[in-house]
Amino acid sequence: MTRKVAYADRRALRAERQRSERRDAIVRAAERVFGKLGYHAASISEVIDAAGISRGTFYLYFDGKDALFLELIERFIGLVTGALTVVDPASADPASHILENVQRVVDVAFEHPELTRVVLRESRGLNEDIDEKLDRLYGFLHEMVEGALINGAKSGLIRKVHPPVVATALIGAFKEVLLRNLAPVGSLDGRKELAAELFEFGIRGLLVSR
Amino acid sequence: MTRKVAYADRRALRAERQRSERRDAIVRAAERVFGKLGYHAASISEVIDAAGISRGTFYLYFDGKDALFLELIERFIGLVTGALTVVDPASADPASHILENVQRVVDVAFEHPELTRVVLRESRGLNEDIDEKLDRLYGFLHEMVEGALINGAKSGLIRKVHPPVVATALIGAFKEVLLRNLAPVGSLDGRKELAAELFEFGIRGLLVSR
Amino acid sequence: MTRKVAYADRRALRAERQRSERRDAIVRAAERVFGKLGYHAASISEVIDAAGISRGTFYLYFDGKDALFLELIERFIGLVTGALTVVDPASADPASHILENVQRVVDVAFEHPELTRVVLRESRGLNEDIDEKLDRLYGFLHEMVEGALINGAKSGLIRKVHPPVVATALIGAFKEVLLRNLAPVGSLDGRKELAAELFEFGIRGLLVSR
Amino acid sequence: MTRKVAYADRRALRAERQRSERRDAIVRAAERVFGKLGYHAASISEVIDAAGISRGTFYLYFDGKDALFLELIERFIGLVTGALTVVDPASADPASHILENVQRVVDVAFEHPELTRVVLRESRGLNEDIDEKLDRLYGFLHEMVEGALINGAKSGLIRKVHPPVVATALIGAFKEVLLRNLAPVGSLDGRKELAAELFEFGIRGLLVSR
DNA sequence: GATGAATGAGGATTCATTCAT
DNA sequence: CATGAATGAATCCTCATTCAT
Repeated sequence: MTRKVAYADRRALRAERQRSERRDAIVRAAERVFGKLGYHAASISEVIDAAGISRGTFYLYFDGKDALFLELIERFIGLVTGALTVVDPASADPASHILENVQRVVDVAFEHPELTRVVLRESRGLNEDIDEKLDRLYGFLHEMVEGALINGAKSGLIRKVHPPVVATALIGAFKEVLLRNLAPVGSLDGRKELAAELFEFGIRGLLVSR
Repeated sequence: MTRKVAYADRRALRAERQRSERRDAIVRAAERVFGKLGYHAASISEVIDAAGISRGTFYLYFDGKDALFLELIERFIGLVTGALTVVDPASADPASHILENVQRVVDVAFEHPELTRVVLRESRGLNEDIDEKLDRLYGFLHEMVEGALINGAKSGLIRKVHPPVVATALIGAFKEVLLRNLAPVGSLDGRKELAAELFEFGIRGLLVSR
Repeated sequence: MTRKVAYADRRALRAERQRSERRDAIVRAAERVFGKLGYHAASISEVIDAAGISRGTFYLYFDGKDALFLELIERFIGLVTGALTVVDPASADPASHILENVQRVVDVAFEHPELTRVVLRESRGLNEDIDEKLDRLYGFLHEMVEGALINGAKSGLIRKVHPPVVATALIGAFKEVLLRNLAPVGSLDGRKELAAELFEFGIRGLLVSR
Repeated sequence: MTRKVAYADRRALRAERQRSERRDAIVRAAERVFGKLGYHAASISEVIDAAGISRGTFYLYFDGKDALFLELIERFIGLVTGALTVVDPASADPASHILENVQRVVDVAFEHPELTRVVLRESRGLNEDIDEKLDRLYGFLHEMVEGALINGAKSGLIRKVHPPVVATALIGAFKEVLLRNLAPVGSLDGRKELAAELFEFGIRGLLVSR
């Protein structure tokens, strides 16, 4: 009896692994397809062709196109939030902490260029669930950046700015730079340089400090 | 005979005027519809309903949905490029010149919020013609900003940066701030303050100048 | 101007007529297709093939399969209720009045055999709207028959029965006889005889009157 | 050796019993599911869930959805035909014999309401085999009722009618009354009264005997 | 025997575009 | 010129059935 159970368990385990592998394969295929064509131009047919599965199999793993895209969004959000650590303003060197955050986000974007592209480009207004998730992500990012701005101002490192606008500006700068440098068009492809440049831009701005 | 010709001319003239008025009405309707629903969710049906014309008439004025959208893009591009004047680095006060440019672009966005939204949001990857036009716009903007960065560096006003990346960052910052402030969500709605904040952000950056 | 309006009017009129003719053609095609295959086995493809129209045209006239079927049901209900006149119990000869009703319903069934078949067979439980319409029809029929039973009992012509059950029985008898005799399978096809037999069955029952 | 064979036999026997039990469980589940949702709305998924078996197992016991439904039909036919005994016209009291038959059929319907509903409602036109079985059932019922009508006419108890039509009418009356009274909607639920009413309706008809 | 993941034919519906009037 | 009915390619999704484990 014990033997039988163990056997069944092992089988179930393998099935579970296979299942999650397949799910992953679909998501990776979707990443490629959506990344290349965008949400609208991409059809389920293309996803299943890329994943090498049948029509029905797709619906075994996802409730539909929107659900699949939501999963992509969630993965991206997970990657980005996982890359960020909240900066302690009282720490010895908050700036280098920020640089590390920047570097890790840049790394995420370079490692998942299609995913990054599709999420940054056309993820708004497709579906309530998706919008909500993104609202939460941007809310989180805004809070983080605004917090840093406010703390920096308090400690006299940063000049007084309108935090919501400047946070928006910084986030937009980030998005655009990443988007444009995923498929290098006469621009930086060294991640380090890119991260450094972004950091410098955000922190120091453009004027020569006198 | 002369009389007749004159008469025909006047008629042709009126027809021409009518034609261009109608075309305009369609574009304005499209601006509203696309702005509210986005390119994909908006159907030709909605555009023609909003314009108060028939289905067939629409195709008398435009080659199709994409051609209509291209026209929108072109109008936006015209507005933006029309708002910008090239900054002469040798001028007495290049900075205030830049601020004026910023202000005028902000004005354009505030005067055409739907148009701005739809162009900034989901205009990429729909159609080759559209992409090309946008590429040209962004090329122009990049050149302009990069030029200013380089000139600023030459004259010692601006620190040495990687111009393409920083130009991209600035453009992205602009896009995001405008997008987010078209429908004010707890943010600035005074155009002047917004332009000033953007200008300060771009030029001075965040660090307190010492 | 008057001329133009008249012209436009005539055109609109003809368009209207064409429109309603086409709608009718679709309904008639649906009658045949649903009648032969039943609701489930029939696909929109078959209906549009039978109607000689394109896929899109169908959706120009009907919201979908259910809406088309609802129209069929409504037509049938209209025919049946149109065939029935309420019997005045105080009239000189209520029985012959009833016979006339029976005859007219039989006529309806013979003139629309496919429609009758599909409605009587498998119209329940497909859709709320449809169920509601049918509930109303059956409610009407029940009231009518029960009323006749009660009046007949009052005037001493009919023995005392449980009206709801007997009304149900009579309606069921009708349905089955019609259903079976639409495509004559060794049975009556003369409408008059059928109506007479049904009437006799319902009124006199089976026992020899003594 | 003998021992071993006996052992194997016992094992085979038990397997056989298990097999038939499982088959039965599936049929009972199907009865519930089809009864509640109808043939079309019910999916195999729902049946296997209700039966607590796996997808593949189902196809080990039945050739498919139609075959399962055929089994249901056959069970119903078995119940109905098992409830009926041929009435000997020469017997002392043929009428009470008929009443007993009616009562037993009513009992069957009340004991298997879902099965009765699904068979009476939507069993036609799904499949040739099914139609054939039902044709045979109805043929049997018709013969029986027609025989009774003819015999009754011979013995002078029943007036001369067109037997096929009246038999159809009686069967239809039965079906409708049962269908409507399985889920009592302001109607009889006492089986005895229902059977009595049906019997009276069928035998005596409606006129007051004079 | 039992399982359940995989299959793919089939169905309903949408919408940009055309063209006869 | 204007109209709007007609078109049909394209898309998403379901579910009965199969088959490797």
